[in-house]
Amino acid sequence: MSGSDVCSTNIVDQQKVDFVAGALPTEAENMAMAELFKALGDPTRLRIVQALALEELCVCDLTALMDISISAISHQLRLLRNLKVVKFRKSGKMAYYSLDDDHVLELVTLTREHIAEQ
Amino acid sequence: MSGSDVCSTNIVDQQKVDFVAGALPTEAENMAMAELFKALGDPTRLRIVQALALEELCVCDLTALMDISISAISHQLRLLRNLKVVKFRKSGKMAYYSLDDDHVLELVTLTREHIAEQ
DNA sequence: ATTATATTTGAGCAATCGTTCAAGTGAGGT
DNA sequence: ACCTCACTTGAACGATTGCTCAAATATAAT
Repeated sequence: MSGSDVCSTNIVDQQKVDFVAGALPTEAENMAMAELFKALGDPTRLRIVQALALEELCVCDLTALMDISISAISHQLRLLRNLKVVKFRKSGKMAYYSLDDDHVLELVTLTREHIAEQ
Repeated sequence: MSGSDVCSTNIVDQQKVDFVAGALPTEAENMAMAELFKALGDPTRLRIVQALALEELCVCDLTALMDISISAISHQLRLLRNLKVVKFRKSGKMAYYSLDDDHVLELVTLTREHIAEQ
């Protein structure tokens, strides 16, 4: 009917398609992977992650490193907490955040190297 | 005036903040890194990348592996092309896509392992 | 108790995203 | 020349995102 139908006529190489379909992660795995990448795919969150990889910091100090409100930082910290990228401890009125996941640091380091050499 | 002012009173640990500020990537680097993570942070694109890491595929075969229209795949391929994650060659009417960047495969593999062991 | 400080939360809003639809391009086949 | 096929493109759409603002919570100090 229109140009946007599913390509119904032919799969060009069924063998390749079957092989790839079998090797790809499950839908659930794929979603979980994408969710982690998406978390790192925002400049603010990426900066937070890299800062916390270097030092444990309270929300206030973290805010001093960025150009947005405390509230915005706090919202992003919650998201990163939910994904277990970041953890925190409470001490009096303050909350001290740090990285909870070394694999994430590996990802970030690898990407930084990759970007640098491009 | 309200609770959402910049935390003006005090940076809790100026030394830490200075150290981290110096070690963090530049704004441009950070943006470039986030852009790559964001590209991988969508389930459709992540699946495309993983498929093309396994086999060179035409758009039609790629579409057979997903649940969306040819048009949607094509839009996402353009984005991945612009980021040099993916490359393509033309052969007659067909376009054969493949991965253009082994670092990206490293990232994806690492993340898949990480998700699997959680 | 009252006040101040550090952080969290919810609502609201503009901007961005991912998709579909419809039209366009360009190479082959008849 | 015409049509078909594989793909690309632009417009439009609802959905999601990331921020600010204002209010809430919770701990500590007076």
